[in-house]
Amino acid sequence: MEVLLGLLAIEPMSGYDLGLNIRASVGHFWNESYGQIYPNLKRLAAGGLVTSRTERQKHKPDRHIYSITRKGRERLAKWLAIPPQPEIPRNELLLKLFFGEQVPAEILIEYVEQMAEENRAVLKLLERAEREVIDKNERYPGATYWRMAAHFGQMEMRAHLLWAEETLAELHKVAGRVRGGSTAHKEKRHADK
Amino acid sequence: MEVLLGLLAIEPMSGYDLGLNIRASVGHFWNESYGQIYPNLKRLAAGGLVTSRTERQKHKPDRHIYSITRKGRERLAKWLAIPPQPEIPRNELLLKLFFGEQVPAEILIEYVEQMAEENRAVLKLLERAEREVIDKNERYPGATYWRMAAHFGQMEMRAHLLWAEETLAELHKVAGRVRGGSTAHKEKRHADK
DNA sequence: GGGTGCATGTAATGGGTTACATGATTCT
DNA sequence: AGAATCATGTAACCCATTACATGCACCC
Repeated sequence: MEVLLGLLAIEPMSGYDLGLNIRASVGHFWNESYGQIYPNLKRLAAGGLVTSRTERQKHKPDRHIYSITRKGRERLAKWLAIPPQPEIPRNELLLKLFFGEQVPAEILIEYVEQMAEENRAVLKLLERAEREVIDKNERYPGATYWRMAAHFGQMEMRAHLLWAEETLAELHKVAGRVRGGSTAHKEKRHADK
Repeated sequence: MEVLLGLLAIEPMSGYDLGLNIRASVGHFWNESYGQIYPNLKRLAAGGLVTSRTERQKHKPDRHIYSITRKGRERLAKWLAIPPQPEIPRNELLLKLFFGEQVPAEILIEYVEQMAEENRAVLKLLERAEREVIDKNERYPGATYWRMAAHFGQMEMRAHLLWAEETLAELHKVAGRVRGGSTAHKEKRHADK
């Protein structure tokens, strides 16, 4: 809801563009689907927080360009002044790892490697995003804040990658132990292979 | 849903206990409210994945102790074998920071400091949790995995704290610039102290 | 001819939190 | 006296994703 106001405060655009922009700019820490964007824009318009004008296009559907109003900016400022409440994240990988003893270590290794790969990709994106902001947009005052947000993601990704390395080493030890016989407290007599 | 199975696979307990255990063990990366736990336990029981026995208590409401069944363990294993899909986190702090130019830097500083404080507290909890697992529970095979999950949180918290330091320094610069007049991108004539 | 991109929207469905209701006990 | 803890559960509500529907244009 407020993402829409925030982005429209930077420049007017259509619902479709908002979707693209969300994915490209704040996508690493905030998502909003079209099933939410369009109804919310209607609600915002009904409340007088945004206005819309229709732009006709040849051979393409009309675009509805939304602009933020003074009232909308006030609402945005009010929302920004509310201290953010800490999120309660949900990390399925960690949950599965937590129950890891129920499952062969090999598949956990796969999960962690998969995660590391994704993290490396995101890290690259964030680094590229930062460079682009610096190159093209340093004059825009918001750029400072965009960099801060991007940096957050970068540091998190690097921390995850470190963790992944450490964890993979441990998981390989566990996997080796099972394969090599001599199990924990009791015998379990390997049946693998 | 599956957290319940996972925890019941470790030991039988009541819905109430499940709530406490979730908060204490996986709470840093997974939450489940009672409004969800109780109905889900019913569903699990209806599906034959858990069984319940009632334990009467004097002067206290009855406790319904749930145990996982063989079928439940199979379901759990099946779920664990599904690769976790990367979560799309929502970070309100970052979103507000992203729109930071709309708002005096002082309040952003407050937000980041607040976050850092919470992170330090969580970090301490996680470190204590790890020590306790090592001390008391090292013989339990699940302990290895619990440590891995706790470590993840620790490394993330440390990364956040580093970021907070860096970001606070930058925010103080911005705040100083505004207070000291001379707005734009050019000279910045320190006003701090 | 079939997929992808532009561009809008609605409806079904699911997931989850919050608030409510009950009732005894123990702590402050 | 009042709050908190134990212990269960239901109902209202909110939020969000997914799937569906439309329709033209462009590319392979």
